[in-house]
Amino acid sequence: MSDLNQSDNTPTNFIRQIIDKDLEQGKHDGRVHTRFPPEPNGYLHIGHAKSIVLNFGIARDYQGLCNLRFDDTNPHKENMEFVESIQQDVRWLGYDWQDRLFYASDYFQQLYDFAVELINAGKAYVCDLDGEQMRAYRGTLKEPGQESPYRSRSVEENLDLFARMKAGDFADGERVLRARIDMASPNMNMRDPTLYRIRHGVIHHQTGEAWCIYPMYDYTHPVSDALEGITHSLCTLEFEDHRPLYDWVLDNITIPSHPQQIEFSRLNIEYTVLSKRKLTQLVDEGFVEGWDDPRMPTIAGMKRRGYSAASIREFCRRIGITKSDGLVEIGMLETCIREDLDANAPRRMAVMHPLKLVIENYPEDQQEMLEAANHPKDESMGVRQIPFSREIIIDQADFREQANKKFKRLVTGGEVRLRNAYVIKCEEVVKNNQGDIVELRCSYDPETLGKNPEGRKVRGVIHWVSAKHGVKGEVRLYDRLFKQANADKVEEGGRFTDNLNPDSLRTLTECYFEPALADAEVEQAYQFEREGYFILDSVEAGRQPMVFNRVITLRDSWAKIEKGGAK
RNA sequence: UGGGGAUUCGUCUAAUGGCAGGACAACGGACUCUGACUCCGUAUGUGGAGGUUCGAAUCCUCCAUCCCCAGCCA
Repeated sequence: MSDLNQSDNTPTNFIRQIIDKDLEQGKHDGRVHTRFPPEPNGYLHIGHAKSIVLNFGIARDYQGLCNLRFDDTNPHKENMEFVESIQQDVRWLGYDWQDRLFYASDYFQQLYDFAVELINAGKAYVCDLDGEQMRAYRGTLKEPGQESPYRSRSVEENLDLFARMKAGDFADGERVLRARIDMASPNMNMRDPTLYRIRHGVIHHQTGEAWCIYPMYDYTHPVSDALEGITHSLCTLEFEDHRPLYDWVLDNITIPSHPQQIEFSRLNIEYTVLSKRKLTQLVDEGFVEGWDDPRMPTIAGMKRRGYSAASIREFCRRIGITKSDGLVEIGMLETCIREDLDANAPRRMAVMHPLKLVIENYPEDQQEMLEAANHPKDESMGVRQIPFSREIIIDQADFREQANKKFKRLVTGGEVRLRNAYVIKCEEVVKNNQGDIVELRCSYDPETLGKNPEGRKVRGVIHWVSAKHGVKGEVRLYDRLFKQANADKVEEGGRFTDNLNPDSLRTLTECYFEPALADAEVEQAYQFEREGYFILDSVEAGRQPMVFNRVITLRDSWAKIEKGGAK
């Protein structure tokens, strides 16, 4: 795997340019301090990876710091499984927050005290409107809202009411604390937004039952950033409208720091969804096997699928950071993992659609060990021994009774090279009563080991496994999770799950692996030559038969030729 | 005229008044004991209309299209 610094030769972007300018002007005492602030209500996905690479990458490149902070203000949806998986995934991606692991809940007392300060300044009030009334008073996008009848309560009453909210005197939904800003603002976020709500009976994963009032994101986030001395608070575009509120909060409390919020566009990738809400649905409604299902765009899923951290980082580097919405081609991601695995995956042979092949002129009781390079371009990866014998298994796709000369594999009466072994010739095709090909009878040329035959050219090379020595096992072939490139686009009245690809997983149970694969290591991807990159499924590891996940196919120009018709 | 944002090859992204460049994808070829890898080559773009300027993707005006906002979610 490539080193973190090596793979992150990051091109500039508008955020780095802003930071450059800030540094030039001496803002923030010349410090750069970012944070990655996930809510622990789901697993991290590759969209988060974009943010992680951005935030931690900037911290590293500017000799700054990046905090990991859980935005845990909604205990209803959050839990420790998510807290733990997020830390694992960030670490696996290659980033280290050192001793700076924080929780917004660490600041609950300070948040409360600042709220009291706002109340004292007449900038916040307790409101008794229920949810429905609040909505009615809020107005619409085009019409201003109306002021709450509770908006002009005295400071004393607000102080008392807020204290009683905290003390548990009121039921859920009975009262909220709101900022007093402007009910006529064209920005809905400024129409007296809720600062605190009451939540009884939930056990917060960090604070337990200590609190029954919980602060809202728009209030918590700027305060948390400021308390941590964050200089640049990077978030996605949908929060652009919230920036005036972010700034309002910091401008109206006594806090000696004012981070700058900068927004960038979130990641969209073809044939998948990247919203935690939708991913949660896929898991909860059983469309996938879990958050780490290898078809999921989660970090855990991609890791189990066989994506390397370096390839994900490289992808994030290549897509860049801007403010324009886009839909990144899945090919971009696939190229990143192929490049990594091509350089780093040892080669092996495996057959997935077995076809028996008997070499008639190879003695029945004979077998030999053939040496094969583990990597065609990297001698340091060494060699391995592969047993060869009279009966071998090849792939059904590598034989045709007859074909035009574009087909470079085995045909009746034709020759082909067995990868790392001899040249063979197909003498006879054996079929069953249904006319299915069940066996090939061939001859081999003993003079062709390690050298080309004389006087003729053998164009094709196919892979194989010795029937007697091969290890039988399972391979799981993954395809795109959704049929539509834009998986979020749904027909009127439809659901995004209507776009699910029914063939996103195909399981092949009659596969033959060369013996060296019996020692396959967990988290080590291999290239099954001429097929693709595969990795032991981490969940099934240690069980028999062995189960390999296909990370990604090899680029397949033959498929293109065939699809385009014979030319 | 609710408010906010966006628009450059098919896709992602540079250029910050001075030669529209890169990556991915595509196409053609070379090489090959992986139809892989690698190498060489080709084509493709500033949403539209005006204006300012010696010179505009960039500045101005108007237009079009797309995205976000009416949670006691983040």
